Amino acid sequence: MMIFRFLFYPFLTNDYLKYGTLFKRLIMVVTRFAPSPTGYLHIGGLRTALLCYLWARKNNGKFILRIEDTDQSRNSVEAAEAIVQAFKWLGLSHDGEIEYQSQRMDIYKRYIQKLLDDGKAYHCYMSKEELNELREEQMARKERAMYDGRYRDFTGTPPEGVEPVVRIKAPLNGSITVEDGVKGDVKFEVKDILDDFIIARADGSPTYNFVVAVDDALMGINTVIRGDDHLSNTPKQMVVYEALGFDIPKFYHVPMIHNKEGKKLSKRDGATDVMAYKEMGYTPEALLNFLVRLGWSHGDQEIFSMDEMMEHFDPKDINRSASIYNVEKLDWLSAHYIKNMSNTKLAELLEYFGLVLSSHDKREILLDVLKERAKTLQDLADLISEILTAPVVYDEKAVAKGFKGDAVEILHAFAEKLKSSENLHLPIDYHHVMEALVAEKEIGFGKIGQPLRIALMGKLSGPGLDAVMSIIGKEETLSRIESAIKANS
RNA sequence: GGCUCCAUCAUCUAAUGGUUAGGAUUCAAGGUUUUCAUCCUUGCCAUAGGGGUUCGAAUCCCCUUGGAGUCACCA
Repeated sequence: MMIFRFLFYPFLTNDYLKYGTLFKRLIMVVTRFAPSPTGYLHIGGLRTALLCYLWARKNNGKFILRIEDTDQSRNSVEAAEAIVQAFKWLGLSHDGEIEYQSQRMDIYKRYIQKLLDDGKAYHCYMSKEELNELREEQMARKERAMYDGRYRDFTGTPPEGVEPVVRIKAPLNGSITVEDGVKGDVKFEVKDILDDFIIARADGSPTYNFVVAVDDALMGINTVIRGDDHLSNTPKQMVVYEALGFDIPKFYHVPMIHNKEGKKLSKRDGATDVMAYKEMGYTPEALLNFLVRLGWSHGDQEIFSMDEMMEHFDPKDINRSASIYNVEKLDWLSAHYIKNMSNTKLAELLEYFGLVLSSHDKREILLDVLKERAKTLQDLADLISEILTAPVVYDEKAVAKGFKGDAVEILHAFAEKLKSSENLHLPIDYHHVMEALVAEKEIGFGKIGQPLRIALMGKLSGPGLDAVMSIIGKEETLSRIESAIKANS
């Protein structure tokens, strides 16, 4: 028997793994992203959306987009549009039609009625004033503010002139355990967190914890990946699942993203709108790569393509602790992706920043030289215009440092040499001219480099001068030298 | 305040109970570059504190401290 096990053990585990993945495929993974309509896609929302997307796609499942607009339905369509736009920019997609909770009121009403009929929910005629009064009394006694269940078994005549709310009959004792894929089992005592919470307001509209549970169940969502600020809502939603006889999905509550102060990211922290990152010149690759590494990792790997994210991501590997949102790494990633992007792609993307390079004959040189230096597409665009337009101001300190001694004379000599040179195209051609001058005059490279740099760029930093001259051409080079001499001597 | 979660460099994170606590970003120094940036090399920097369990703890348990989230007829 021992020998049998020993021999077959590898095969057994192999089978187990095989059936494991097969089993996974049989139950299709359905995830969802369910934002409330704020008008734009929030950076924190994007992270959970990305994780839901990755997991659904990896498993050939579905990723559903649902707009949670039960209360503020005014601009939910615009909000959804903004989210879809952002998804489009990022290359994410959702399956099926966008679901609007505001259009599903009939469904919710039906399920509320069902609970009423089953005796699992009841009308409560307590007015808001009475409720507030009760709360204040409880607070004064340092008790937890909760509904006291006074209408739970009410059979008398309801008071006049009060539109009732509907409350669900929550368990009165015991505990509820959320089996969370990230946090582990989280146990809540009923007495600490539950009361008969409202599932329909006086005007008949359903409340959040009710509709979320109903929708998730009805839409077949079996994997809920969401922010851990929802963890304490989960027991309430489980009460609804229970009452309606629905299967409870697998929960993954991912930690919040914090700001530098260690608090939940808010509008005050600057760019929370995902599209603001597009405006700033970040690429989708960089942003997604940055976000996926917040709270998740795969060994020492830092750079992930979309395919690699999909290949390696598993929500069970998400960290338990919150992470701080730090743009330095995003900048590094962004620079990395720009450096490694093809010039064709870059030129395409730069059009969004008002730069049309298709007609420029030195486009390749220009982009090769500058993409090493840019953190964002906006940077790149700025760097390009900096070269393409002649300097209007000359940095004072630079002039003081570089435009002294016989600088003007050397510049003149260089200009003359340029004029008499033919067939100047590539950086190397201009380099030869500089070399010739340096040799002839028996000076260091810096002697011509510094004043020339000021003439061309207006300052002492920037890309190689031979490349700059090659890009702007002989005539423009001469013109800039002349202007610089005129302005600074 | 109640409940819940969390705790490794400044930041993002690795580490079957056995590593010299690893990588990346930032920062610093050096090299390359006539300059700046890139790039390369090197360096600085962490297991919150205290108890246990164990031959051995960043890892398991307890306490303390600190932080966060949440407590609506908002979502």
